[in-house]
Amino acid sequence: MTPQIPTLDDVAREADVSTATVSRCLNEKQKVSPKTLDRVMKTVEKLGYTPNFNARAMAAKRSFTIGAIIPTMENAIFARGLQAFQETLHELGYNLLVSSSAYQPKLEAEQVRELVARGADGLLLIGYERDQKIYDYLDGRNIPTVLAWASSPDAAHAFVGFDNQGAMRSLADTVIEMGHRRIGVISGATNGNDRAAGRLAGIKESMRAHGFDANDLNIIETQYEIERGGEAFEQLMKATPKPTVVMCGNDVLATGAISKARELGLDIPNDVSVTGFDDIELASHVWPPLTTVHVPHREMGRVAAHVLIDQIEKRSTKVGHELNVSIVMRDSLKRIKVQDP
Amino acid sequence: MTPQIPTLDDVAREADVSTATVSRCLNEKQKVSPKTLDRVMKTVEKLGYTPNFNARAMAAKRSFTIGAIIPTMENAIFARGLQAFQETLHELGYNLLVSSSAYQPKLEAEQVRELVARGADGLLLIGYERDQKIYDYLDGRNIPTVLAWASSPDAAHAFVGFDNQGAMRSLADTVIEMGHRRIGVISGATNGNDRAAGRLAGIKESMRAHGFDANDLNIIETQYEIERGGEAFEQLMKATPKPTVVMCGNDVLATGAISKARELGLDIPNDVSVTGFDDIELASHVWPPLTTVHVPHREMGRVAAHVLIDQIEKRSTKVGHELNVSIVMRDSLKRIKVQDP
DNA sequence: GAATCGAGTGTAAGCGCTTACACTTGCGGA
DNA sequence: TCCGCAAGTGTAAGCGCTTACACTCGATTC
Repeated sequence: MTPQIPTLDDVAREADVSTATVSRCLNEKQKVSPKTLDRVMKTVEKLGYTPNFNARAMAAKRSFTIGAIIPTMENAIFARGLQAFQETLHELGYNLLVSSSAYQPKLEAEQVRELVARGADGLLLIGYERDQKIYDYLDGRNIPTVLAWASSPDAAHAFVGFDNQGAMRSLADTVIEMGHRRIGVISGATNGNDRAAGRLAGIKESMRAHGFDANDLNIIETQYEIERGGEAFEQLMKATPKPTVVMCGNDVLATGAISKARELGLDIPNDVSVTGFDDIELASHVWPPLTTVHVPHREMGRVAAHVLIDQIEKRSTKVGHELNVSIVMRDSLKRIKVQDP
Repeated sequence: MTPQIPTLDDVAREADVSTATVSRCLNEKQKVSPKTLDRVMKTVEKLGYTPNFNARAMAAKRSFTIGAIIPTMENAIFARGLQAFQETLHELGYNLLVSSSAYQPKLEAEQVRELVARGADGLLLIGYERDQKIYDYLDGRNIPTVLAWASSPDAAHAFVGFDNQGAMRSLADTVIEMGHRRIGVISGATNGNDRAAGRLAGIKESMRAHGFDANDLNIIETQYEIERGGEAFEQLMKATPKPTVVMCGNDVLATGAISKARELGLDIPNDVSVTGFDDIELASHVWPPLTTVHVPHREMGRVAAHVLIDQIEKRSTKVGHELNVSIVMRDSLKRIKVQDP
């Protein structure tokens, strides 16, 4: 009943060579004579042999596996970048293990240990804000790590990302220059989320730079879900006077806002403007199309993979890559006549 | 320089017990005296010991890991169900490993082997249509597998899903009963995708049942992306006379269609109706809200986890769970006066 | 012709864990 | 008092692979 799964020993016996030779055929073909190689590979085929990954990782002390921990799989924010990350890793001969932390620092910490225990050769984490213990653990075990989706201010670790605060600041600059003074903000939860915090800080910074009081901002923090964005928007619209623009922490929230606006009978951008962040595929397909910050997700994933593997293979020094983002003007943001706040 | 990572032996030595006892403290606490347990756990803490996963899986011949292969992470279709699957597995003491096959059967086959080689105790696959060799491989190694997002007609494997064809047939029935005769279809690529094929077949079936010729359908197959949906929609609209309704293989395609309609100056549902499939979060937030088929994704994930773990732990017989889906009427589909095709 | 060499192969020692089995206690019952 | 037994612990044999090192042998070199 119990099926006998072929092992490397079985192959060796059947092909009449040593286990070392079989192992070489699988990993370092050039060290084996063509004749032997051929015979061994045929045997592998014949027996339907698949190397046991755990045994391999254990013996070689290398797993050719990279772990990634993202806050959520439930929306598209990370999907695209992660996909590119994966594809690039694959080209470089590595595999990807993904887990999601549901935006919970504690879960993330658990998963870091889990992935390391699984023998990950390196890790991709999102953002830089986390318990120092995690970094210590990683450093203690010498696990190369790259932080993405943000730029690490202290450069203690390699990162590939962009300046969330700066990007949002320039979007806010644009908004203000277009005449808006009463600005509503729907931010992602900033607690433990440096990206969300950075974006929010960018708006405040812009306010101050233009001589306004950042406290005048009407800010709601909520989760990154369409539904939540809608609720927050409705809340903001209860203020008197209404904001003339609602800046959202990402495109998902903005989508919720736009949807709710229609429900409330508000016209975007004539009654109120809306902005997003990320430029996910959806952003250009909602109505009206979303003015947002374009983030080069695929490039970020690709570069992150290279940075990480470089660290692993060449032990190159830790580097930071700051990617350029750009503002994409679409119809959801409109110039208005300046009016006092 | 090379940091010395603590092993179970280190803990044993430090706590002055045997490795067996440490192992028991970690896995079968009840077999150890409270005093010893306490001492060992303190030592574990002190050394910062984390068990090596590969070694454990190897020695125990169990990994408490489940593998899942989904066609894509790039859109929301699978995200929600997978999330629920993961959460449920976690409750049951298992971990999840995810890979994506990019809708390529060959990649999927590779990843099945990969996950099995990694020691997965069980697998979640999407749909039932795949090379028999994969099933043979799985059966040969006795790897419990559950198929989701579809119902397996031959019941050779456990499945948790729903009747794609039946669901789409009833949606088509509704569409026809609402007066539509000229039906355009934007289908996902049916090749190797039983869900897409089933949905398409459902529409055809409905046509025939109503006495129409299924060949009259104007069908475009394309990839599940917003952009592709838009292109297909534009293509369909070139026909004379235009279809009165466009039925889409899923909500993503439908979103693309709706977006493109606006671009073309067409009003939905007055100029043309649109339907989707899946009822992802977005479906109720596009404008107009999408008439679609509601699929209980979370429930599917949850049930799939239980079915799979039951198979693994109790060697229960293979079962099939067919979940109920329902049609959600929203504004994108409108009743019209019957007109000859 | 002997010394040298390198290509190809084999031997065997682990990698860090689990677990069957053997062993040591201390206890209650006969 | 002695035995049996259960609870707690230790011993050691693997799990399936990689790889340092040793070995063989035909081809070069001088």
